[in-house]
Amino acid sequence: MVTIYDIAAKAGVSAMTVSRVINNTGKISDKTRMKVRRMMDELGYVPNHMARSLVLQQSNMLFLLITDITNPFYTTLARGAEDAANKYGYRLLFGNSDEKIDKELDYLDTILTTRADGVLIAPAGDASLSHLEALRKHRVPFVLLDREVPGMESDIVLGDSKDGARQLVEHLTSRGHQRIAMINGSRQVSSARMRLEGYREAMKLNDLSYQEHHILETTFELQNDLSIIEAWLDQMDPAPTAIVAGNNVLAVEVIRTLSARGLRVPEDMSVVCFDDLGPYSEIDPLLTVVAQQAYQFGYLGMQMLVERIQINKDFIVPWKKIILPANMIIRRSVANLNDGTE
Amino acid sequence: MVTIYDIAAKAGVSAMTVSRVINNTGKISDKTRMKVRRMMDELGYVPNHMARSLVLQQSNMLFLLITDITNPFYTTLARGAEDAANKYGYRLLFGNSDEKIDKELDYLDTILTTRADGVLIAPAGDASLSHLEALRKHRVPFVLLDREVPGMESDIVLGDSKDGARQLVEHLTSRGHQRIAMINGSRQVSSARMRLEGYREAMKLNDLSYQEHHILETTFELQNDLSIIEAWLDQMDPAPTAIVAGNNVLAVEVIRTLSARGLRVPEDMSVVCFDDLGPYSEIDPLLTVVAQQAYQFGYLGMQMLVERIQINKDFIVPWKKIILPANMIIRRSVANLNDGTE
DNA sequence: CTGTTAGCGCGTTCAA
DNA sequence: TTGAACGCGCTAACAG
Repeated sequence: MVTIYDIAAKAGVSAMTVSRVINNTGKISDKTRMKVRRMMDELGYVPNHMARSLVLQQSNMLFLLITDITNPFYTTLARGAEDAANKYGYRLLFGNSDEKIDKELDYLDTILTTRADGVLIAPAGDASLSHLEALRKHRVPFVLLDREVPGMESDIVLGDSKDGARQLVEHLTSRGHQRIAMINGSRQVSSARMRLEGYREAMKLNDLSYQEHHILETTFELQNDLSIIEAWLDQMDPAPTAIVAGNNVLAVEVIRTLSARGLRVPEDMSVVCFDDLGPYSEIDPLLTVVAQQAYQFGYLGMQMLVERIQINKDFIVPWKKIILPANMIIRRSVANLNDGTE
Repeated sequence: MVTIYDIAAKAGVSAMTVSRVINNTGKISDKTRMKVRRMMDELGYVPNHMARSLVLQQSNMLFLLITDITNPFYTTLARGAEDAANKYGYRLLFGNSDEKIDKELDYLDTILTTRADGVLIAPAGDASLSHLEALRKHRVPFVLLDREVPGMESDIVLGDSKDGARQLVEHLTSRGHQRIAMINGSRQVSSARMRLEGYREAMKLNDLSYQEHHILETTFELQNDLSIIEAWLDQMDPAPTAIVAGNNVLAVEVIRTLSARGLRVPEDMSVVCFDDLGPYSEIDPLLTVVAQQAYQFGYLGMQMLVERIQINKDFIVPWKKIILPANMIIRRSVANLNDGTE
């Protein structure tokens, strides 16, 4: 491995001079600067980030931890975070917790041991609290994305889940639906809780009865086993005319289950959900959704993170909370029951 | 920051003993081990990965560099790579080059300076050669994914692009199509070249004329500006009856352009492409595609990488090349011109 | 079973 | 404008 000492030797200067050339610090004569630069090129020198971070006590690297790298919501969010990070001159690394608290812990370990300067994190669930406490304890600035964690205050970017649920339910009722079921993520995840609450309130507001057996609590991640959904559908009698899905993955699973039974959307069942399906939803668009501003989640979150990092540590600044509105995109997955169209 | 010296002091042992406890090396009495462990917990010790890597000269971290984090092909690939990396006890970090050689260079810098133990990389294009040469020069093992780079031999996982193109063209001809156009990625990207060649050969094999103006070379990444596609469509007279897209992103762009003109798929134009659209393609599936085994790309690539890393450096092992077959999934985006169904 | 010494590659501090 | 000494946190090698 080529070190600054190798360069120093070849250039006939001290290692310190080389260091100064690399970092553009101090005063260096143009002549020695040139000489050092040439030697660096010749030897193919690459700075050792570890040695550097070790003495500087900072890594200049930020970390983004998402829960599902195959979900377009998170990948779009990642692009936003990336753009913002680059804009501020930080490197960004990604991790994928797969909605699993254990994998999240592994990444947390990576984050802590590599001394990332800051973290943007979509927590796997309420159990992430201990992870966040570890970050706080070690003074690693972080910004929460998409999900709150009870017991932990911090900067955060949230979607307006309640209002989103309201929009979905009202769209359904406006088209004549009354028996509206909901499939949702785990109640260990704040966004799932808020969406359920929004659904509940909207049902009440529309004088529709909230029925326990119309609710299925499962998880936001893709499952291979659809039997839980099947059992849930079976026990609803009479069957609902519409289903609200807590996110895009669940909507896809529901539709797959339905179509395995020969049921079609929207003819036999209407389905709506949170989050769009990515760029690919634009062709032959089926699903009516409440789309969140995924890119903004990442971009604004990263901005908050960088601000937080650059604040003087001793200076107390209150936590910021950004709530991004969700926008309904009406497509063809909802039947109009009002005019006999089915 | 808590160091092993702090723990050593509190526990009344030497730093070396603490180090041994942390790494489970050497023989330690249960009593001191317990004592050290307790102190570590009490003080909230977190190992400093940088200091560790600095002396060990290895980071135990692997890197996956993809070109489009919003493309389901790459995110599924990422899941495969991640699973394999974890299986072998490595941490995996992700980067997204966005098909841009400059961003790739930035990540390469990160990889080099952080001393990643190995890299899985989907190169942005032929210009990535210098980046790969840098990796080779610094003895960072790498495995290429999805794309070859002329002038650089290495382990690699490829899709059978030529055969994929053949399958698509033959599917179209079997349904009576003769004027088949192709929109493709940059010829700076090997997979685009291979797909074009496969298309060309398949056209010839089916006695169809290869027409220069039926080919549009653009890029695999999502563009906001669709005017290039519009201009291309305009200058084809007579219009083709089918379009082969070099990847999923291009297919989506073509379909968006078509539908902006009121043209429908497959009634007015048939469209097929490489790569599936992710889990979300399973609902209301439109596009007929040649699906690549994305997960396997990542999983097998990672296996090769780990093997390469663990090989004794002095021992010469020939490069391995895995070619994964592509499988056609027939859906509804191709009109059957044979029986007047149009 | 445990401790001492030395050094990984770099930047800060002070001196020249 | 340049250099020498020191230390960041950790572990390999050796000594006991």
